[in-house]
Amino acid sequence: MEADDGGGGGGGRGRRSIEVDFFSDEKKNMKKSRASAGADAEDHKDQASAAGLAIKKEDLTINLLTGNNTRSDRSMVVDDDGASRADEDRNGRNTGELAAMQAELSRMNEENQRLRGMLTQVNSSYHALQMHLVALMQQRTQMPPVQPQQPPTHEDGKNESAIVPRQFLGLGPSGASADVAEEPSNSSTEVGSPRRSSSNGNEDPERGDNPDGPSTAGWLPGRGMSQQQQQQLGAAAKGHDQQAQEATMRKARVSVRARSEAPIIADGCQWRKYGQKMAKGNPCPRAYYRCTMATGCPVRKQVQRCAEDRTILITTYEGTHNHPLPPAAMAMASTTSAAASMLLSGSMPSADGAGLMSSNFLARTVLPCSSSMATISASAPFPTVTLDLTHAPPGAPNAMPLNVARPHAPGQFHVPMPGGGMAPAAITADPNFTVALAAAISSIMAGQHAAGNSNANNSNNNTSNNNVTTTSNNTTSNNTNSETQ
DNA sequence: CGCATTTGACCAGCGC
DNA sequence: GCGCTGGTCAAATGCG
Repeated sequence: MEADDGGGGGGGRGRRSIEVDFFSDEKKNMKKSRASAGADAEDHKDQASAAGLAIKKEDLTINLLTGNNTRSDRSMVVDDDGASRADEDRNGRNTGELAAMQAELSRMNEENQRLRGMLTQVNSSYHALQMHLVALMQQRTQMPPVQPQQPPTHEDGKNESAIVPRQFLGLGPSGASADVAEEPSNSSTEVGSPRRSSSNGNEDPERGDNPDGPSTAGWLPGRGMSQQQQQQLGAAAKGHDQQAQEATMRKARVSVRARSEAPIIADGCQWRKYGQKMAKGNPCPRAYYRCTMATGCPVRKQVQRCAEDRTILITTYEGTHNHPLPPAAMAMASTTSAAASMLLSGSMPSADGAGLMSSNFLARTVLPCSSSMATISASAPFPTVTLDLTHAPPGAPNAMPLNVARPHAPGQFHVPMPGGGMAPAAITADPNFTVALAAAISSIMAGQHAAGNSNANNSNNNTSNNNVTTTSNNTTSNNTNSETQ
């Protein structure tokens, strides 16, 4: 009985599983990391010089470690003050401490600059890709559709001959944009195949209405769209029911690998376990959870330990929240949704080699500063993005050479993160920092993503129309498969 | 007593 | 057509 969800919605009274909280002690860890980042920063002054790509912090939604700046500025004052008193014998010891503090502060300043540089790099990469995307779309509009199989059955087919409506798998709340874009009570608000069992259809009526709509503006896939653009999007969606259904057939997933001893990771949401199965090839059972933060929330997740390394917890998210999320949940939700949206948006078959770019872009944007990996699998039954948070750098306490132990699955495209080759600073090595930063940047990307799309072609569909391909190392037929799944 | 979890059964997709 | 597998359901169970 799905009525259980109603009871579970209130939730919280019953037992709670032990969770690894990615976020609760985030600040604490960041402080700690910041303090210990100095030694590392000294080894990478050359990298710090890359921070010369100065960006205006107001251009970004997040002000990364701006507190360090003020502290650094203050340290200069302390420096002068200390130097003026250096001749005074009475405080020789204090001078030494001041010097140490000064050195530490300067190192922190370098760290800060380097982080900002990384952020700048991500930002510039995004802009470069956006320009490329626009160029490709313009090029595509001048060319006949590459896929003759796609039936151009549009009455209002302006510029949409090759467009197959894609849907964002948003692990963030499905907000007004989704409601506008789709038929009411249409199950297609979720990216996914129609439930095999018709008994699951009771999710559909609940999925469309969102009484908390205005409050869901925290993160929306189409947040950057104007009302007019959303209306156009809605009209387009109505005109493409068939294709929308095809898109619904697809079910994108976002898998997060994290090192955890706890049964599940704390992503800020409330989950209720509804099943457990032994999966083939893995001695550890796979647990099935559904979100109970709101009645009828279609989001589900699967939790399973890695067969090769049981300290690694693999959490696979699927579906779209139909309710506002707490900040802690937003962090993970926006990260995974950004990954999923980019995966879905780039899953059009393409032979222009943009797939590599997309994958690289995904990797660079989702987890920009970490040594983690972003894996895109197109050969899996469902298109899947894997965010690997297990690859800690050598200096990190949890560092384990998992990457070596885990062979790459065929059909998966592994993208080394830009910071993977160098030893990142301690602060960037902190998984909490990684997740938080990824969430922040993903939020930025989500906003700009939507804005960019509207600029290019007024529609969410454009995201799908870009020639970016979440391709695997197999063939383009794999991409086609992922289309028709 | 109400809730969440457990667990066997059931169903559908897929490969042979 | 059959068996395997993944995913879900729902009654049973346990906990607070």
